Amino acid sequence: MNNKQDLPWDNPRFRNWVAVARACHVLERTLAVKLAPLDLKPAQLDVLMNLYRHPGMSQHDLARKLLVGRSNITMLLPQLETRGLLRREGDEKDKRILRLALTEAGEALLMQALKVHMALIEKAMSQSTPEQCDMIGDQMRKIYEVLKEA
Amino acid sequence: MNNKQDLPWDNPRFRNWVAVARACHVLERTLAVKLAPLDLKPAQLDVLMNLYRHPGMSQHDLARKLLVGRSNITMLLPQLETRGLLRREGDEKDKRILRLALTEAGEALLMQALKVHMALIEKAMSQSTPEQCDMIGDQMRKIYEVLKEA
DNA sequence: ACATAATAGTTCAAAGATGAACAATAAACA
DNA sequence: TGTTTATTGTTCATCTTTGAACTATTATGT
Repeated sequence: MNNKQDLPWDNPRFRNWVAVARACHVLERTLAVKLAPLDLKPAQLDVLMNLYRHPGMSQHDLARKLLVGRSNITMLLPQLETRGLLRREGDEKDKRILRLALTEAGEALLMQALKVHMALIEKAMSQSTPEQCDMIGDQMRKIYEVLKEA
Repeated sequence: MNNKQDLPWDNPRFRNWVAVARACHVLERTLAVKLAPLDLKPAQLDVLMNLYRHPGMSQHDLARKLLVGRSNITMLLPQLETRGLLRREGDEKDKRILRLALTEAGEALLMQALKVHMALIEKAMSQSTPEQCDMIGDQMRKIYEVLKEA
């Protein structure tokens, strides 16, 4: 059947992907700790980042961007809306859709959180040359494209 | 304050790390779908993989390997033990410790799950040359080392 | 126009993960 | 030895995430 030689751990692709997953996991955990003083969690930061870059997007679009279910967004937004970090207003043409946008407070908090996030990523990726870093990004974008429609 | 030019999205390290995180996320979700027929979840597969490679490890060691809390392990193991996939037996020298090991059934299911996992990773990383793949793994291991003690 | 699909968002119950507090055991040290 | 400190695993309350119904609204097709 399976002898030692075709076990996944002897496969470079497998071993290397495991390293990717571990790095992701530890960075996410570390980010959660560093964001705690801002009373913000990684998932909430993702929301703020996406709304900053795509103001006016719908909850459905946001869910797709974040790779989570729509119900997750429904549970996530009220926390941020109550804190005055974002606005939800109904689309006038399509009454099903809620358009999302950051408030000024939301944008201000985002900027603080981005400093934290940025510092962490700098620390993590400071060991890579710019060429290596770009290559990693390119490969990861390809992986995303390949798996997105699987 | 923050003009557009020093926003994170203009920083290659930031953009590229976001790609890493997205690739990880989508691969994890895809794996969950593909493992469903085996009635196994990614977290459970991680347990089986670690017990296969390190039989006799304690719950504490397993938690550290998986980057999760000990209580998480406590909640996770009974599901697998009830299904006869692993054994827990107390260490004779140190009565606090429970030593973990796969059963034959656990090993058999692991092999099936590894085929699924392996196929997915192959698909994802088939676009990278072996050199690129190894370089990615090397960088990610460095990131893990840097953040582990942060 | 009318019936049928599809879509956006919500609700709810169930499953997962987390961290603090706890019991049992072992280690350190006076 | 006896007391204090650490460690292992569990319990429990809480928070998050998920997916399946459900409502309201829009699109499609006859």
